[in-house]
Amino acid sequence: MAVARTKKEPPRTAERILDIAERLVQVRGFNNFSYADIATELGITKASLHYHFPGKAELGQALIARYAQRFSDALERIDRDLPDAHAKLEAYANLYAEVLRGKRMCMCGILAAEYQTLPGPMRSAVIGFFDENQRWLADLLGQGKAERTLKFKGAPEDVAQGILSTLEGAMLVARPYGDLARFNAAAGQLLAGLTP
Amino acid sequence: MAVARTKKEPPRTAERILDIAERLVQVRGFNNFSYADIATELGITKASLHYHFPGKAELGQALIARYAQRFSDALERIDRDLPDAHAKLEAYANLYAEVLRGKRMCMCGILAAEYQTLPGPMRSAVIGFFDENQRWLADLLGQGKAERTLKFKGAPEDVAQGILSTLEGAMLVARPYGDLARFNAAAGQLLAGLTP
DNA sequence: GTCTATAGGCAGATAGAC
DNA sequence: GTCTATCTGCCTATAGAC
Repeated sequence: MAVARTKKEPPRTAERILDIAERLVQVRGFNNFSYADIATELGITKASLHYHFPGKAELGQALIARYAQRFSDALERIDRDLPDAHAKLEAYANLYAEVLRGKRMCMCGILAAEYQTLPGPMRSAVIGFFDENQRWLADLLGQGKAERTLKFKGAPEDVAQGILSTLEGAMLVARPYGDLARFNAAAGQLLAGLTP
Repeated sequence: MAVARTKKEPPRTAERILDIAERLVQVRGFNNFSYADIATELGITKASLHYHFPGKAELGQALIARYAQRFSDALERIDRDLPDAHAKLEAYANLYAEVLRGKRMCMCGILAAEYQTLPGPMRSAVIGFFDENQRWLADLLGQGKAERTLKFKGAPEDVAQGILSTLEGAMLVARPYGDLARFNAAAGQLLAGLTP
């Protein structure tokens, strides 16, 4: 059995590396930050980073895995806490707005732009993120149709894909303007089109 | 007056550099290709490239300028050749689909993802591209409402922004899947929502 | 776990010959 | 216009001491 270590300070270095790298990816892109950037900010040397993550590819995989897990948790909370599909969809759009408020792009959105330069495992993880979001949205649309809080034409899978695309695109375009209102206009329009 | 040089082969090197760099940007992003990549493909040395474009920043500006000009020309042709706003909007969406068919991202879309790492003049040019597109779309929406070939709620500027965001996002998400149908689903849904 | 030191490569860029 | 040669700097990554 595992040893309890409630009294020991857990070595959070790996987490702190991920925190810094996460922000750097979401602001600059995966190829546009270096181990040196992380090391400087964290106050350790580049060499030490390789102890925690052997190479940048492994760091990248860990970044997406953690990001996807957190996103997944957020979707679970939305499902648990909110009453109807319309409210859930609003909360979903708000997840994106919060990321943009931090002047960041969705991690997988920015990685999608760099897709052709990513190592294979990172590519799969990006696709996996989109797939899970689309699946969740498709289920949500089905629920919304049944309870009449959402209306749409066509297959839920296609509409789900349209929602994901629109929100990613709204972030992408709004961020250069540094204008959250620009995102909200696109998101609001999307919501309006799905409201009965 | 300018000397006619119909008999001379014009030195198209600068154009060929732009052609190669344009593809590299749209596939990999501005920070993920090098002068060496262009030089190898063109069969000249890196040093020669600096004769035509002193630095990568200048090359980048020239790339956006040419891209924006071509896009502008395409919009003019659409305005000239097509009868109504609905047909024009379809043609506009098709411009994006054609880019994606070439396995490329919209140049300014991919530059938007890298925005924080771009030199100032390139940033302004990206914004300018989005602004012009949005202006054109807003005019189109006004026309469509007047002639009853398009329907929408809210300000044309906001809807225009939503259209631009959706198409950029659809490209961004569809490209990793290498699936044009994925783009068409999102674009079709967008068009359907604007059709009376 | 973190350090120093360093390897080996590629980036953008320049000088000057032709 | 294009070349050779070279510079400087940054990148990821590794070896080995502490």
